[in-house]
Amino acid sequence: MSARIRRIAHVDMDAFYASVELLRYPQLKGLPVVIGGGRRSEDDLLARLNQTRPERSWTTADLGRIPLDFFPRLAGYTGRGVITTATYPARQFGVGSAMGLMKAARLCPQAILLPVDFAEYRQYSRAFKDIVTEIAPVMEDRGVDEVYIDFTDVPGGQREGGRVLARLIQKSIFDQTGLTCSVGVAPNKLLAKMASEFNKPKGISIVHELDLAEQIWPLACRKINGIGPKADEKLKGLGIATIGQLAAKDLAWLARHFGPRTSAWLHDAAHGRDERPVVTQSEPVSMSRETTFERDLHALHDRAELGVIFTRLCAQVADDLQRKGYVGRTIGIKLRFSDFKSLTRDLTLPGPTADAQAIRNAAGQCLKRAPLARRFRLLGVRVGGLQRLEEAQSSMPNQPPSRGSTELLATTAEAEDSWTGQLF
DNA sequence: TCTGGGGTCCTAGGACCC
DNA sequence: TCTGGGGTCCTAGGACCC
Repeated sequence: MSARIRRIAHVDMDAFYASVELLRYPQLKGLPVVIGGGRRSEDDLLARLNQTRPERSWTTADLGRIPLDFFPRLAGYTGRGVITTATYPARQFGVGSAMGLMKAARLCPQAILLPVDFAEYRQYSRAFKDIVTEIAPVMEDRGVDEVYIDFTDVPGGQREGGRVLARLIQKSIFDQTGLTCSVGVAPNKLLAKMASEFNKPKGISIVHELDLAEQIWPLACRKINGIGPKADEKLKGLGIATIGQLAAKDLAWLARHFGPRTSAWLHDAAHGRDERPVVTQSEPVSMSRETTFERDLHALHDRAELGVIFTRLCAQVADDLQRKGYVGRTIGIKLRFSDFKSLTRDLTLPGPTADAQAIRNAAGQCLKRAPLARRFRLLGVRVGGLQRLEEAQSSMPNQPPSRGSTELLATTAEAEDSWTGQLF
């Protein structure tokens, strides 16, 4: 019997949001489609149809028959939205995730623009994760469209380096949801994540320890999960473009340019070393709500509008906390200015809360400490230092129950005064 | 014709305590 | 009477990820 080798898989759904949309709008298959921006819903499409084509009554069962010319196009888009997902045909035009929609409209004006529908994506997300855990129970949730799986102890998980199990998972997800994914299998999460990108879409890539020099070292450093634009620029400045070049540097040299921790991590990553376990359970650290305004707002000039937004954000965070059963002690705000620089202020309370009014009071205190002379484009409210409600109750009994958004929104008028009150 | 929203983790300085 | 060292908490900012 051979020793078990650690085999970790990374599953990455292909163009997830867009693929889910194509399930209900199959007529868009093969066309450039981007998801993002505004808040239109499919009901608007149906309403327009019922208005202009009253010869029949259009319902949600007819989504797949909505004529192409009824779909909004990117051309002429104005607003601050960004692309969340683009279909592969749209990517041919150079548009992709996180790109501003107005820029995308220049590159591909004929692309169809669909609004995001998180409720729908979450359902499919749950569905594909359920399928995974039925086959391989040790799964780490990495967001709506990605998971890590530990294949090591799954029957058959070692066959062909994990390819057999990867194929089974891919096929099961496709058969049961109609969605495709790419899978990378490797000795650890770091390499599995890179491998899942090798053959997108519908790819399976197997990486073994001995493949490092051939498959990993030629890649750009930016392909390492954790090296972002800043670190990449710094590495390039030091003459390091590929992972192989990074691996050629010794630890002492790296330590002179990066901190002790970062250099150790960079060194390990370049040599394909990563011992992080697949974590199946985790508790949230913070919850927040934020919003970007349609135009930059000024604390004085637009105070009524800001007061309403501020109150709404506090109410939403409070609702999120209560719905999920958490309370938190650290209340914070975030502002983003016109130049995209941002600022945070926070305040830790004596005890945890999920109460909308308490959050608003604390966030208001934070606001008093922020400079408000410049216009800003975003306002956010955050609650950190989270605890499960039951645990907080058992350690601190006699807490008043949390009030939700209804009570707070009823006091919107005072809320506006209170925003104004911060300023003078 | 700039750049969403929801997160995590790390660093660093100061307060405060022993 | 001139000044150690460690630990923890709080705050602010920033990099990075999905």
